[in-house]
Amino acid sequence: MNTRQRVLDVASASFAEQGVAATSLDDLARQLKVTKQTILYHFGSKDGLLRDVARDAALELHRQLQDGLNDSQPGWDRVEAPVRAAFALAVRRPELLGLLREVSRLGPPSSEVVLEVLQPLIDGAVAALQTGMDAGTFRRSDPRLLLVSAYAATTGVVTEAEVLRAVGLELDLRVAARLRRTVLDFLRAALAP
Amino acid sequence: MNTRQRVLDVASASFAEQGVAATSLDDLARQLKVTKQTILYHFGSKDGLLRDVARDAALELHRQLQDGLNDSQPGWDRVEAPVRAAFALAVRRPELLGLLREVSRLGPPSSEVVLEVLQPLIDGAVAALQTGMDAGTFRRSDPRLLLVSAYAATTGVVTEAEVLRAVGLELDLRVAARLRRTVLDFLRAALAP
DNA sequence: CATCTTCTCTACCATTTGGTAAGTGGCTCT
DNA sequence: AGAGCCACTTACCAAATGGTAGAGAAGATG
Repeated sequence: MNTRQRVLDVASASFAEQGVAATSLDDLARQLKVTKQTILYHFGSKDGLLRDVARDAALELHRQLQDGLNDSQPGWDRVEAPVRAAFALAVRRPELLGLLREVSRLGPPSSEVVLEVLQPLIDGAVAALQTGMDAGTFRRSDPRLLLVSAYAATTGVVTEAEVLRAVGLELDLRVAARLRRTVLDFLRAALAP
Repeated sequence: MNTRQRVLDVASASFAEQGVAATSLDDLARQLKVTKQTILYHFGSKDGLLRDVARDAALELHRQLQDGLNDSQPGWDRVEAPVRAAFALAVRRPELLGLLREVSRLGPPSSEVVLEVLQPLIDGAVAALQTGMDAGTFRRSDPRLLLVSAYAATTGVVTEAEVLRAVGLELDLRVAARLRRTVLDFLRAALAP
């Protein structure tokens, strides 16, 4: 496979699990069985690598959400679809949402590229919620707060493995499905007119 | 003030904001205007410092939650009180929940000491939810999933400053109060019989 | 007064870190 | 066949990292 893509994959996993600062280029190089300079050749610097990893992750989330939305009916399904998409992504690439959280914590400049990719989707979601509320399809509230809460609940439950362990659960397919239902119940209850 | 306590305070803030790996003992020493060896004298090693910081944070959260519970009435108030307590703590010490999240991501051994402190509270919460469901006070569902979702939503909204920014908000007292209401609305809707 | 403990310091050190410099082998294009 | 680019290498390096060794000052205790 493409060396560049292999680096992105391994770095993405390691950045998400160990954190960016705790991941050294030497570590990555060792895992990939290339030299550190190969990584630097492709990405220029560690920050450059992080930027590309972040963009990749944002693009994948964007694609997943967009696909979900494209297959959805207007109304409640437009809320359910992105949540289902996010959970599906969390199952397929467990590290991805954790990575986006890490990037968001680090703030600019790496978080900028994520926002660039996702901002239109965010704005669209806020607008859609507002429209639904104006039309009486959804109960009236602040769509921005609702969106943030939904995001926090969704990424939280699939990211916090240690917290799940504390209540005696482990994140497998079944638990993920039940968590998704819980989150969707939250949302349905909060949006029901 | 006590040097030991000053180290704990600064380390707690830095571990939460920069992450543990991105915080060097030299950084902390510089901020505190002591030498790195003074820190090592009090905590033995960086891991030792992290353990004590984690325990401190867990104890403070425990105290806050317990105080909230002590002042609460049976029934719905037992759900609302800890959420209010968590939000109050997030306002008073903004870094604390972020720190616990960081510790939870790092996993054992530092996460062990947090669990040791909070596990009884977690078990108590699950039991209380179960009792309420059995008594018909709450709608029936899996109390563990509910607890995890509530935790994820609560810590998420107060931790993800960057996400708030993406929808054009900033975490101040007013926004925190409205987020708290949103989260409580989620919970009320999910628990109403 | 002498001694012990507590706390902080100066002086080092081995390792790891991100990054630079300078090739090397292979492929394509002319 | 030779020129040039691409992907990757070996050889370094300065700075930062967590940690050790040991000493000095201050107060408590006999």
